[in-house]
Amino acid sequence: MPELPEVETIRRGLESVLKKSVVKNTTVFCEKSFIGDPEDLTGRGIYSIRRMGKCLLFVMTGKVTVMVHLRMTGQLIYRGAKDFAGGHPSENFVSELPNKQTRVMMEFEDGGVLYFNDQRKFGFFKVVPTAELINDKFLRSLGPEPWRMDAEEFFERIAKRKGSSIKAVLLDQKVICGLGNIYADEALFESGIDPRRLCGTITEEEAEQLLLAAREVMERSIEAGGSTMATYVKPDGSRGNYLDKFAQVFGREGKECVRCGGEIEKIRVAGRGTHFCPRCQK
DNA sequence: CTAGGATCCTGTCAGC
DNA sequence: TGCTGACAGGATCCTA
Repeated sequence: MPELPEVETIRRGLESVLKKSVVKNTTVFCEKSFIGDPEDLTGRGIYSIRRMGKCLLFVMTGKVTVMVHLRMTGQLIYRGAKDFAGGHPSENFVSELPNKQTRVMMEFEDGGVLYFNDQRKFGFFKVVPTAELINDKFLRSLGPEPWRMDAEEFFERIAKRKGSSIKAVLLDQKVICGLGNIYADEALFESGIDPRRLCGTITEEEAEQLLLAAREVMERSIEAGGSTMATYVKPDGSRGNYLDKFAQVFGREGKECVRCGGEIEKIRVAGRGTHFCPRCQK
């Protein structure tokens, strides 16, 4: 679930509360969720927190880095002098921790605690020697972020996948990294392109519009702070979802298109739920 | 090489 | 109420 804007929001949030924190103890509640030896982290301090695509990197002293991928349902929740939570929005943000969905718990010398919650167990923590990060298969395979390439390169990259739907290709992190199911739908709406269109039919001009739209929707989301806890629980205690304010098409099936007033439809493209306006997107 | 579908896992929700 | 199937903000593996 968390896509680039959410992961970047988490990166910024955790960096402000976690920088220089020294690990006291790491508890692994679910073996599948932690690759490597948790003992390797004890006594190490967090040097910096970086992001590549949707992957977070906790660069630690002692030449060790923790790779964190939240996949669909991962959340990182910090409780300490200042609290912070981000990732898949849920009650976990405000509930007692650890709980049934807590897979990893990192306790720090200063008393702060970082919880990794993940309902579906697709996400993971992975301990990697920092020097070996450049060899990581997943990180190496990542394509450029939308800001790191021009329209020409984007067009060439999608043109290579002429038989695939544009939606499928936007979700392929090897082609362009950072977009997930929400921002793919939003970017396609923004640029007026039907998600089912095969890449071979996308013109150079359309590719440029799409790239600009991808940047725009993600920038807008990062500026608003992703779908973080701050906006999730309103002051009156009610549940607010940032997505409701942000999304023009995602999750709006059956509702009016904000542009033409027509009806937003939900179909299946590339095996994923896909939201679009049949009148605005050609 | 490509493209599509199944798969990992738990929880929730719609429909009967 | 209880059951069943569909589906979920991701990515990989398998097949053709």
